[in-house]
Amino acid sequence: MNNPEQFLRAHIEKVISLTDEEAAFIISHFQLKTFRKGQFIIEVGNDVNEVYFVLSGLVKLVYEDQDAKQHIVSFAMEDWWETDFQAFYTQNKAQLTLECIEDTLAYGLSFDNFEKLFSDSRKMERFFLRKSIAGHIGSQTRILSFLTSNARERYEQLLSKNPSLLQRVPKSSLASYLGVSRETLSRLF
Amino acid sequence: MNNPEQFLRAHIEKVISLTDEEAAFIISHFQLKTFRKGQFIIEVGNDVNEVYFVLSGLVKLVYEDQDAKQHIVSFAMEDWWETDFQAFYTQNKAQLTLECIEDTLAYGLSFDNFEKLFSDSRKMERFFLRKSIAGHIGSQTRILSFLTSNARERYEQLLSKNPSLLQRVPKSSLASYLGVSRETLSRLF
DNA sequence: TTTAAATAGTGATATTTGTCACGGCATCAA
DNA sequence: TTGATGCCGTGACAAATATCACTATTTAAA
Repeated sequence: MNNPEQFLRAHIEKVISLTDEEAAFIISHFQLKTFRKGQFIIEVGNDVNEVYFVLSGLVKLVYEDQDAKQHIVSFAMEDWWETDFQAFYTQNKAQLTLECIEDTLAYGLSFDNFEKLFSDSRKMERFFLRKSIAGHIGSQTRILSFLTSNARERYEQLLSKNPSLLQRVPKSSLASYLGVSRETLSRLF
Repeated sequence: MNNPEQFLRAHIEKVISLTDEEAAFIISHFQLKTFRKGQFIIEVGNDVNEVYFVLSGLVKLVYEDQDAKQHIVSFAMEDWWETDFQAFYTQNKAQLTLECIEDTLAYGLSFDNFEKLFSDSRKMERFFLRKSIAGHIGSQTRILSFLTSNARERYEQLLSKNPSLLQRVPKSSLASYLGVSRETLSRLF
């Protein structure tokens, strides 16, 4: 990642335009962080003080059930926001794990700064509203894929939306994201 | 519904508090509408000019696939917001159907008034942000239920969250919401 | 009232998917 | 290099779910 500040600004300006001053003010609320492959950014039972904007790398958001079986709620790569939103917004303990699949560079935005940001910046409040709406629509699309499609179709949809995942993520993880066993996924093609 | 204005105001004030003037201003953007059981509020291919706040009754948001098979994206009853959000926010044609399961009374909020509302009211922008976040978290919970649970467990989760659905909705529709055939659902108990 | 449509249950069977077990590679660290 | 670990495929079988066909009952409309 050559220029994190420019990258974040460009990301925000896809939604709303900013003056240089506004951009600098906004970016001052973020903290640049690096994580190594395999590192846990969020762990179950801990506080979730930050939402992350991924600059480079790849992370997975995971739920572990009573049988210690892991289910991938989502992947997040460059240009994506991620955290345990339930825990972050309600300021409860994490029920999800956020783990790096690759070395990852991200901006962290603390809950306090998150609140400050949209108290102080009408534009950022608008920005987060749009992002949140987009997230909601995206989730609904994923729900529809469970309702309408079998494992093979869901796999094809995932790869056509996100071809790079095939190179970057083990197939067992793709299976976990799709809600299918790794053996079944392996036999689909 | 005895007093729609009071009902809507109380709903909003669960998130942010309002003065009488603010409440009146906000409510002036909404239009009261009645629909009959079986009536289509949104139809595929049409414009989606409004988001609806349900005061009484029950509606279902449906996707129809290539085989003319219907899949229920969500139900909305009293105190819920509903529309084809994808179409509404992006101002494209509807890909979903919104149909009344019961006679329904709802406030309609036009796209123009929606935009005006949160240009003019910081509080409503905050309100919609919170609602949108809650919707996103809710969708993620539903995705997790597909990842972690079989048909019987999903059915139990749905009923424990929403017991009244069992009385108000045919089981074939519950099956459609759960992503399971009506025959399988019928055999689960 | 009479009829048509919607809803619900169930048997028989096919299809999809999960589970367990095993082996082959590749990767990575001691 | 060697051994451990993760990743991937696959056979054999079990479990979950879908599909088709039929019936009974309820609901709603003519």
